[in-house]
Amino acid sequence: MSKDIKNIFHKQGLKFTPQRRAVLKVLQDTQAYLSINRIHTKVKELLPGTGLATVYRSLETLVELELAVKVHLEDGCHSYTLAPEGHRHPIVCTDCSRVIEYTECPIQDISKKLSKKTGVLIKTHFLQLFGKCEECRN
Amino acid sequence: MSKDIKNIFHKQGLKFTPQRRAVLKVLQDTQAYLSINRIHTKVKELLPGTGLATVYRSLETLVELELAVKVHLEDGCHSYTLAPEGHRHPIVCTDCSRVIEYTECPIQDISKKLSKKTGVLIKTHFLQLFGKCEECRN
DNA sequence: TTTACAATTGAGAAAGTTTCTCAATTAGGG
DNA sequence: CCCTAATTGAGAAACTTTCTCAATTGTAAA
Repeated sequence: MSKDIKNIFHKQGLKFTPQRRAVLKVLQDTQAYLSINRIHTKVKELLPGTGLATVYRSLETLVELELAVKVHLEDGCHSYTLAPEGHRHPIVCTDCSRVIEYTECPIQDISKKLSKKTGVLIKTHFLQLFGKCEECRN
Repeated sequence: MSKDIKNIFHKQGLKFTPQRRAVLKVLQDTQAYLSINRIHTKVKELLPGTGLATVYRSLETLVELELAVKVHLEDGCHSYTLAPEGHRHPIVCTDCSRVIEYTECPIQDISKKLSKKTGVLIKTHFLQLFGKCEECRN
């Protein structure tokens, strides 16, 4: 399974470096949106000396490979999390910032209708749901 | 109608200053997402000398008053547009960046079901649709 | 209309985020 | 085990956003 991921890199002529591994591992170990700085801190625990620029570059690469997704939170800087399988949307807990679950996409059904109705050929969309998970409500 | 808006400010103990008027007018005159810098440029045409910090502060105020909405586009900096009436979501043209239309919210219907199913009490969501408008397709 | 005061502004400094540059290093195909 | 192109670290640079403070200005009340 790590081998599959390795191949995804190699097929694109990209190297599967320790730094990229570390960034990916951080995302895998935390099912939550993480800011660049938090990712950088955690990566340095696994691989001391890793530079911030490398974290930026690794995340960019992971998004290109569709292994991670970039999201926008209200608090300014961008955050990242593991890419879900298939077309789904994250439900994020506003307290602990974890991605509780990815839900089926309700937009695909209606986008064709909307295209007809509005004259806009709808191609993509961005959807995030926010709430409070069971743990955080107690 | 400008009087209504004036009252919205006054009810909150806020002043309806020329700078805030200018920012609002720029949003009204352009049915599109505008970056802070483009807003600043256009505001200075109406009111030379207006500072960038004031544009930031005015937009923050307009969002608080629900007269404008802040959105996140891929290209980094935040953008703003006029707030739609009621709970609706923007359909944005990826070519001309105009907000073509606001569509009915398809999430409200399903959020209760999702809350039950996932155990997360869903409170808010963020949805933007992207496509290519008729004009830009020709 | 005038006055008084709290809210707001402009300017620039400061803080924070992201990208760029380049010499040194390294992964991985051959 | 080499060779080479891809990648990295470090710091500079660019860019976005917030903060500070003295000066100004709306507006409620006189």
